[in-house]
Amino acid sequence: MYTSAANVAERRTAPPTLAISTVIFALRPSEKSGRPTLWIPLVRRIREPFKGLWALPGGPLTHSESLQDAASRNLQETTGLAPSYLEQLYAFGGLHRSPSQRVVSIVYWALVQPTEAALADESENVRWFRADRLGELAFDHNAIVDYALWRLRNKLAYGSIAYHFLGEYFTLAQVREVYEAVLDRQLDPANFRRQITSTPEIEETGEYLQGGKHRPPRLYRFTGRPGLDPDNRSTP
Amino acid sequence: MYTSAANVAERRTAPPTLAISTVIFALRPSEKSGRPTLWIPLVRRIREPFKGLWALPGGPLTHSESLQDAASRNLQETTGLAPSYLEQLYAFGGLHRSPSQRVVSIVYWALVQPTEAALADESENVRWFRADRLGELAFDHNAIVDYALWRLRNKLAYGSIAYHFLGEYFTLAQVREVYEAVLDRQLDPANFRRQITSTPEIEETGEYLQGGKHRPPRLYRFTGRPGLDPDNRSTP
DNA sequence: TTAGTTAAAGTCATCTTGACCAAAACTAAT
DNA sequence: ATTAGTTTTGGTCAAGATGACTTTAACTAA
Repeated sequence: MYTSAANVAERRTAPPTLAISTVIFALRPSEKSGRPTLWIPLVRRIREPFKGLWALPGGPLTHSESLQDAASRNLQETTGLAPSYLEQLYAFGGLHRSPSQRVVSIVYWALVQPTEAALADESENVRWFRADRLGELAFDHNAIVDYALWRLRNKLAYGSIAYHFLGEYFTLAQVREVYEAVLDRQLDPANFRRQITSTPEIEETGEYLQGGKHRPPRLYRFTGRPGLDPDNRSTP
Repeated sequence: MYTSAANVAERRTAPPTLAISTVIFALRPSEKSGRPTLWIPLVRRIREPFKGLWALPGGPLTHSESLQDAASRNLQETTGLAPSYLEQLYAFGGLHRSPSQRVVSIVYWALVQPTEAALADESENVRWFRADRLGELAFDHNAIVDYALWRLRNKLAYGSIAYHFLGEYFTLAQVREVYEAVLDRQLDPANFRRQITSTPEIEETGEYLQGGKHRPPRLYRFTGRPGLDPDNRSTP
């Protein structure tokens, strides 16, 4: 990695740069099986360092926006979408994350519902990747994604977050598919149903999903906002 | 709150300031009951804003230290102690946390073992307070402490963190006292023992604590480092 | 009408949890 | 020395949660 003498001097004197990045998760059907899998949008670096490599969407923090707003803006700019869930992940501040200057990144992670908009916004420098097939990313972004994945799986297993991948109405099989995609293992349909229906945040509607090939499943609704952040002020 | 025109202009142009603060927890015997209670060291503001009020120890981030090192330094400078546990809490970046300038605080929380050193370092501008009797703090520090307390209780209930309040050898009653102090409720000694002894990280020694007034309790040892942070790289 | 598939409900053994009981081991008071 | 008091330690029991599994209901496609 090339580093000029000017850069070294700059590094000593300038204050650490503050940046916001966002790990964005969406489920979309795999090409092969049709089952949902985890995808992440990345942007291509168009300048040094790491020019040409893929990186997490991000940018500087402007003065008029909160940390969360900045993350939301990242999301909007790269995917055209609004987050259905957004939470702070971690502040990464290692000394050598960026070769030329000291930069502290406050990283958020988000869930979005995949729509046409997301696909439409793909371009030469913005592309969606399967979360388990990212390749080598710029900076320490591989480690960041790993940590975000760990948090996502944790929150899914313990919290009630799966519904933010889905629309307002959903079947229990769809919820199970979310769990299976994120946790990457099969779950017993009967036991899963028992667990989900026993949580008070899940409300059964009188509606059924018609048009399927088999017995029409009942539609459910999620009631209850999440977010235990100091920002998102609400429940544990 | 007084704000000069110069400050407003400054606020628009200058980059957000980055600061590190630390919420430090220790247990020490209550004056009355003698049972352990949660205490937090605070420093008095010696300049505006919030001059005279108590605040979390903190300061700017220097170029040669990682975020965690900066938090460690806070801890050392205010208490003279080294942390037995240290973890990132949250990055607070609300627009109006500080009246004069935009400041983003990356806050850590720590556990220390109370020794003579900690008391010795008390002074006019550094004092320990009971966590449940803090009064009004500077900035948004009351909210930060509340969140830190929430995390501490969570980690205690689910993770294996209690031992960092204690020395290398301890009795199960001592561990229970830690839980009772932090969670602020009584626990059944027999059931508590069953839970703790069933975790593989707890090792029973052949030693017993002598000199007590009653049946001498067996001494135990904690084996296994914690920390699931990207920083502390280790186990969940 | 039947075969195939998913939805939904239920059974059963195992494990965990909270409430409670009792013996063991020590000190302090009588 | 004996007894009372306290804590440690081991145990039981019922209620609830969990995982493996079976059965019936409801629909489509052949």
